[in-house]
Amino acid sequence: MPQPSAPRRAPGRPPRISREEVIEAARRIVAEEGVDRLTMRRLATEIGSTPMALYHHVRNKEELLVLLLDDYTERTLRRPELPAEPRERIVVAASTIHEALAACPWIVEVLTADDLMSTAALWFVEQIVDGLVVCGLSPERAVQGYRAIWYYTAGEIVVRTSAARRRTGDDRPTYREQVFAALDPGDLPRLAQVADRWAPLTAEDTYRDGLRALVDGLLTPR
Amino acid sequence: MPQPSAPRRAPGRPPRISREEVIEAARRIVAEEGVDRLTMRRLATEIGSTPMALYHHVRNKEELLVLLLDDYTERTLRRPELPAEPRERIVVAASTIHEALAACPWIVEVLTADDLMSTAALWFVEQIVDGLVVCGLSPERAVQGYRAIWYYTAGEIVVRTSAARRRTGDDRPTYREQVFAALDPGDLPRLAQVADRWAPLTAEDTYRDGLRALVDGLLTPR
DNA sequence: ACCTGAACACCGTTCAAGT
DNA sequence: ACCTGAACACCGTTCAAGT
Repeated sequence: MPQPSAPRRAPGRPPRISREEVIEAARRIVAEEGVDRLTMRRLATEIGSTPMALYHHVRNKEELLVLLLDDYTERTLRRPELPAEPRERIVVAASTIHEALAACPWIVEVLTADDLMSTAALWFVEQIVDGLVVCGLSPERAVQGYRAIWYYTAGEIVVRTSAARRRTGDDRPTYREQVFAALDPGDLPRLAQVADRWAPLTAEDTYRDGLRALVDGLLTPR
Repeated sequence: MPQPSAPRRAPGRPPRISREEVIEAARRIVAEEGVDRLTMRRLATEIGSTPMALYHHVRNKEELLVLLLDDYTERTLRRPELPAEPRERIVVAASTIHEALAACPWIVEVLTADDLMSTAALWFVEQIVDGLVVCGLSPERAVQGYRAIWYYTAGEIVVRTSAARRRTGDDRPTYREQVFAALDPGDLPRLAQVADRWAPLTAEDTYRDGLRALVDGLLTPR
């Protein structure tokens, strides 16, 4: 995270809380109670201060969430040994990002961005872009390839975590279940054919399979 | 949309507002003022009623949003002539869904689901699954292939529309710009190499290119 | 420079009562 | 059956003042 300003020790009231302390408290709240409970007011009481004090350390709530994601990736995304073979390197790099994000469902609130990739994640982006270039893509095509991978990855996370959120604490049939139960086999024969297997099929984790397909497709000359 | 109950005309006070009226008013607000302005209170005043009257016609705000998406797809997603060639049929079907959703950015609030596909969109899903089966995939693999396409599509929409939201009314450098400006070319050479072209590159619409790559990859025997 | 208190302008939803 | 009024339990953020 680029620091917004050097810590000029100058006249004025000495700070009682720091940006780090704010982020740490926010992390604690999110870990123990979920993102929904992370409010400026709740955060203020958590650190024994007032809502407005927070605004001296973060611009607003959105920035707080970005900082939180950055903090999270910084402490969980370790640079692993990657395979030398470039195609496999791409798959492992993307999967590592995916795994880290999948493990923190609150990410969805923040994730929806193309310029929100944290500093810690950039090394993985580098590996993906480089892998694509080594396989013969131009730098421009490689960036576009990375973006396709990012769309796929972000989409998987967003769709899966919000599906999970919807499942909890509700035994009414889902909207999809209602729709699938009323499916017209004459109009939609393929869907009718798999209707009863849809739930288990969509519950399977097929991220890597789809990722491999996408990477293969990106590397197939056309 | 499966109706929750038949319209039993029975004793009791005659209804003054209908579910359709509620949805119509909601559509109007979203179209003219954006999703952010769609609140139960605002909606109530729009139809000249009280917030609580709405809860007799929709379960809660989430259901309202789902109904709104269903309504939207119902009136915009027309079944087009699709190419006979299955691979091309898949691409056109997915692109049609993508185009419809891309044109209504408020979708992001609702979209984040795997079981939220509206009835009107199911025909397109059928075409995609069928296309994949015709190309030789098993029904199970075809469903998984469709899901990969849906992840990619949803991800593109979510990432792009929230990037757009962030751009509006703010001339400060974005977080990404700050990060890219401070990039270490020794550590991340590929990213440093394209750093100055990143913005225009990510602004390009490459949905179809990525989609074709994904479909090609899904259909490549492995 | 940093923090506080009070206020502004809102939310979604529940409850009890009315017609 | 459908609608209303009042209330509950909150939000993020601004402003003016204090230390």
